[in-house]
Amino acid sequence: MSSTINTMATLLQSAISSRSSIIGRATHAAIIKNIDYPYPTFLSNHLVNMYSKLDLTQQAQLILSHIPPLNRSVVTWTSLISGSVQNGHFVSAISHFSNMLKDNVLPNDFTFPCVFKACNSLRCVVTGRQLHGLAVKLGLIRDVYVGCSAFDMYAKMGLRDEANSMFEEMPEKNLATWNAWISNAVIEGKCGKAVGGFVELMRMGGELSQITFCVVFNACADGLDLKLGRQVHGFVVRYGYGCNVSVANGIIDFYGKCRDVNSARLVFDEICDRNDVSWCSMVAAYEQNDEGEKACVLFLDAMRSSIEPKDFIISSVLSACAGIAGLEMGRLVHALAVKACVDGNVFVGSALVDMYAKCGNIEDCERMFDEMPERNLITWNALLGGYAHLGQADMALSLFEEMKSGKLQVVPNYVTFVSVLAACSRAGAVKVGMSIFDSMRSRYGIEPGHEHYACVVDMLGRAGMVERAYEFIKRMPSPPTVSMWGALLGACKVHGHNNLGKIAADKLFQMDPQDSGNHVILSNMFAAAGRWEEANVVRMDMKDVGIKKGAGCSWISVKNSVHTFQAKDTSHERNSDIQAMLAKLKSQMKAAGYIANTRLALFDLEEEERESEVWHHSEKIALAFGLCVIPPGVPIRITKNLRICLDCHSAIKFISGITGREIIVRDNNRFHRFKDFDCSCKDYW
DNA sequence: CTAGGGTTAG
Repeated sequence: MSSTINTMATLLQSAISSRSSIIGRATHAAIIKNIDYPYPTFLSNHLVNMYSKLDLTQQAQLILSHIPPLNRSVVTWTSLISGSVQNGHFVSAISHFSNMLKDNVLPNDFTFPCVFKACNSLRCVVTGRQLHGLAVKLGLIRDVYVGCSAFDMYAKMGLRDEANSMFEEMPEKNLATWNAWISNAVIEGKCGKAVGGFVELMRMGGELSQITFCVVFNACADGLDLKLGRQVHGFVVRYGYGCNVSVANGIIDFYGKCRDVNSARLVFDEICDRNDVSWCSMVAAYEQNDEGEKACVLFLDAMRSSIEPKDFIISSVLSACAGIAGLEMGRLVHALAVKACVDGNVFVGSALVDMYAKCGNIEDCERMFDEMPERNLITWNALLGGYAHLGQADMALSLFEEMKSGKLQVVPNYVTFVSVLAACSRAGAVKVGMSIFDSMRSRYGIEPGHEHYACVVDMLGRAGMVERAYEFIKRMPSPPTVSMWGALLGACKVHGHNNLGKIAADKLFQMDPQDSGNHVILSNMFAAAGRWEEANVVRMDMKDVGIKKGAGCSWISVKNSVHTFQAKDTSHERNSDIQAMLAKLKSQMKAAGYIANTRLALFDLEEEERESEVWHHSEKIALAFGLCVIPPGVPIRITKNLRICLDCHSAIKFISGITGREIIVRDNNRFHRFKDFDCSCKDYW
């Protein structure tokens, strides 16, 4: 009999380790059949533990309630509580704890770590302190496990003083204590302190664990310390943790964040037992390094490898789709999310809102937003960013007003201000924008970062206040970035401030010598002003340094294939249809009052040639093709690798009006949505 | 028979 009982206990344990509710229930059935009721208490405890760990709480509670009150022990209750915590039911865990006290059972050194963890997950400071008091009263706080979890709780709640005194007063520290200490130093943003703790730990010469390495790679990733991380990686290999999947996942994340995506991939390829976290980390690493296509390809590999499309990997790949404006892929992932029932997850939903916004699809973006069961600041920021991105400044600003009013239960953060300033910039709302910028520090205590400064430069520049923008750059507390000088150069080009443009361009040439775009802008700027000599000098410089201007091209996706066009392209198999469409459009457009805008076209051509030059830009050819093959009522989406030109911008307004079609062009800067002789961004700019 | 510290995302 006792051997049967032991066998059952072992089976229940293996049900937990294999997370198999089938084994668990089958064993329960076997117990009912083979063992006399009432069962020995320790077997009932095993049952409670099994059901609780496998997240079958109701059964666990049922078993517990059938144990005679005198036999219900702290072990029974702790089994129930620990399962609730491990499955993320923190409120239930606390209520089980209070039921335990009502049952006249006192917690032990196993119970406290569970409930401290529940408190810190719930950010329940008051309950946490009460529990701490109880642990002191019961004399359990000196236990190394209890002390460690109490320290961790205070640290994660941000109660630094309490955490520190907990740590100092601990009579005993073990590896877990140090792991918790390092991990909390990372959370505090003190990566140097975290790494110092690790070095100290190594010097003490004790054992390290996989968790130690996980937290240390976190520290290296957070501190962007590629050199140190590489050293620790070497140490990991020597220490024999190289094939531990959790450690490897941490290493992938670390290399990804430190922008060494190739090393991340090497580690990924070496893992023999990849799990969903490995795939997700690698997808995220590609995404964070602007390799959106590789991220998508890897995601599809993951799906083929039978990785479940869970919330984490779905939201990672969605941001990759957003980054490359891959609407088709984004829709496919959306469908997978619905099928896997994760589209209601707040991370996934926010990523979907963001993806649709960045793909220029504001209706789906808003619809997704409206349908979300739960929203948080990130969700609101995604929608706000969408409005800013698509030039709907009025919507962006009114949303921001709502956020400020507190009605939405969210407080604007760093990202919120980037979007709202971008929206002001596009709307030309300099006054509003500047007062929002000032309110960041004064009212919200957020120190403006380089993105905010860049928005202000852009805002002033667009509004024609280029001198003021230049003054603003000069007075900034931190060194100007490429995007600030780029915004200033762009503004100088449009507003004809050639000398200041030259200053901005020279800065850009120093910072980013291989970029052809800035040279082209400067050269065209001089050309537009009739300063041919200087324009030529810039072109010659480009040749000297060996910079090639990348070929401009536009592409359009029809059904499952992508059609790419260059300027003057006649190579497409439907070329005759395209040319006929272009000719028809041209005459209709002229009749409607279209005049070619050649101000910023290549300078060394006669006017007639310049007209012909702009007429054969790749985006117009792609659009003509789209008009031939995309049925009426379906928006035509075109992507261009460079900035759309001034003439194409006005030409497409005419074409949208004449054909009654909605046309969306994404260039390397932003979206332009054309409808009824109009564009979502009022100016070309 | 019950426990702590860790890896992925918007």
